[in-house]
Amino acid sequence: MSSGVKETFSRRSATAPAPPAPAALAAKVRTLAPTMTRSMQRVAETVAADPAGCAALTVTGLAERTGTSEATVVRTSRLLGYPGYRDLRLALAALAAQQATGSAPAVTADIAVDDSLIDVIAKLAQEEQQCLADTAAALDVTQLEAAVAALSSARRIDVYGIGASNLVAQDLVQKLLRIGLIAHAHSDPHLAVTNAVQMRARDVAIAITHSGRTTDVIEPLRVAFDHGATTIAITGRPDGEIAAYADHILTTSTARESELRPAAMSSRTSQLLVVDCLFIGVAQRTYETAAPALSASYEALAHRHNPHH
Amino acid sequence: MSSGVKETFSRRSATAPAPPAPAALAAKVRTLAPTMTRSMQRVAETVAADPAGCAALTVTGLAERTGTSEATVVRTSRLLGYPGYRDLRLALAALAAQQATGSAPAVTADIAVDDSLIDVIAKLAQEEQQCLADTAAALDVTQLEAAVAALSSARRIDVYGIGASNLVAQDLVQKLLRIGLIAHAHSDPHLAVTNAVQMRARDVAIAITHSGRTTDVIEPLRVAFDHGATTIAITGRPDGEIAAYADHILTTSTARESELRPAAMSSRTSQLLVVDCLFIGVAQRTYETAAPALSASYEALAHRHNPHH
DNA sequence: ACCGGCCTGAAAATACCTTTCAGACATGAG
DNA sequence: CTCATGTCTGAAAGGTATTTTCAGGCCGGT
Repeated sequence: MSSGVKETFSRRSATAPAPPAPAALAAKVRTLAPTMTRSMQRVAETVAADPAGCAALTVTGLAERTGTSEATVVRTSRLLGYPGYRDLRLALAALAAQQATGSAPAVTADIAVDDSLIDVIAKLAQEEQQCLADTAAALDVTQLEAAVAALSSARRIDVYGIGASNLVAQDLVQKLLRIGLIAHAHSDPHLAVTNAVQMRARDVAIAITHSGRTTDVIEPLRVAFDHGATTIAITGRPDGEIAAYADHILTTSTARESELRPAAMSSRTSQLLVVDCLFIGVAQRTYETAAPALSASYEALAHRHNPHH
Repeated sequence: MSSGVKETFSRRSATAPAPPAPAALAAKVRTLAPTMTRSMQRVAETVAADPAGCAALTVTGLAERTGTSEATVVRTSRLLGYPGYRDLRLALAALAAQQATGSAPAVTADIAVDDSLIDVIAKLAQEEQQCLADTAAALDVTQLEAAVAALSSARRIDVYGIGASNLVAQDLVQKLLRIGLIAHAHSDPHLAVTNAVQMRARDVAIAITHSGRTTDVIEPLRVAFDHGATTIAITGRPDGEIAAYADHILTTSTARESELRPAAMSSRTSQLLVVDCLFIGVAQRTYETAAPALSASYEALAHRHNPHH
């Protein structure tokens, strides 16, 4: 029978430096929801829906309220990145205070079919702002730092992205090219793999996929990984199978999705913020060469504009 | 002996009118300081001086830090109006969160070369959020409505964009294709013009340019305009020369630019919001056909994912 | 100096949180 | 359909953190 593993709960594994999220809790719940079991989801949702109320409850109280057991509450707390329920409760109190103050990420209504365009504009802007805030709060600085370091000294950079993520890949590549790095964006999976075979140490491969399960993107990353390149994954599912082949994982926030705005579509904002952070970080590190390159490309573009007016 | 009173501290007397103070803790400490004994004052002051730090401590920890005992810490908590230390600690966490939020909006400065990555993340997110808010506020609903109407009944849609704006163009096209419209993104100026010649009434041409002066984008729009197509410009300069050939103008916000983050880069966020609004608007108008198309494309993509858990 | 009251912290008692463990449930293979 | 396998779950045992008790010590008054 079972034996062995049990529930280890690695209290503070050196690999998980994840800082307990202060305010972006609702986002974290959404990101991790797929990983969770039914009863854990109940707990997570209850907590996200009413932080203030839950902060007043003890483990037993919350277990009763959610119709689960204390053990499940603790398990959920762990999954959300806290050492235990005690700390989740503290974070909950903090979140409640922020919400009350007005810096509140209070819930927004979905975009509906019969919304007026004015409402659509407001809701879209609101959602994207929220998405940015969540991403910024959840971004792991350690991972980002490592990724920036790898990029800064890279001999060559390949970026894999399909569909919407391909645009983000192109965006990153455009930026990196501007500061004199050698970067390529791949959308053709076959060519991507073909190129990945050439990768070796000091080269960097970046895969961008919201789901973390896009085979066409995972495959080239795996090949690059196997050939000794440094690999980076930008994904909304840090627990996805892509994690197995990524040296550094940058987690994007999973925005609320609605019928008119599927997740794949709204992940873009989050991915772009991560990409921008990467770029700025690299530009800082390589400022000596990046700054002249930036102004040079600016100069070059000026000639493509009509000087009239 | 002693007998009688002891430390009663009515655990939860129904008469207790003292609501646990949320934020005005420092004031309460000052008010009650004269009432307190020496060691209690030490505790109270420590707590008022560093709420965040104290929130992380257990009773024992705080007792040690103040050089007193657990009992004293609990007594102080009671005097401040809480049932016990546990609740004081929650309030402390809440207070810390409020303080952190209050001092947060001080990050309006430009991104500098020597900023830490943490600052970079915060500033970037902040800037983009601002950009979204600005764009939403400035967007002309009338123009947007007209643009949506034109797109909804378009026979064919061409989108022109160069450089960073080309990615936005591709993003729009991807979305429109998903709901069954016929759309193309052009980055090659010559091909764009060649195609523009084919445009006529009921066709829609969209040009995306931040500066409003990108000749390579203006030219195809002009040609489409001359051939009777409905033309839309998404630009940060509604007074630019592109305005002459645009039936409808959607204005994007011009974000603050800095050396590390040129305007061309930050305009993207704004453009994408406008594009999203266009898309949602069209999807609403053509909901009958758009909804099935959206789910169909979702289904189709599901097969490209690895089902492995 | 002696007495009485109050402050204080060590230690006991309790409440709360965490872990363990075995049964319940689902899932896929034979 | 049945069984094997693995996962999910809550009850109860096991630990910590918090609260309460209680006795010693400090201080001012006489």
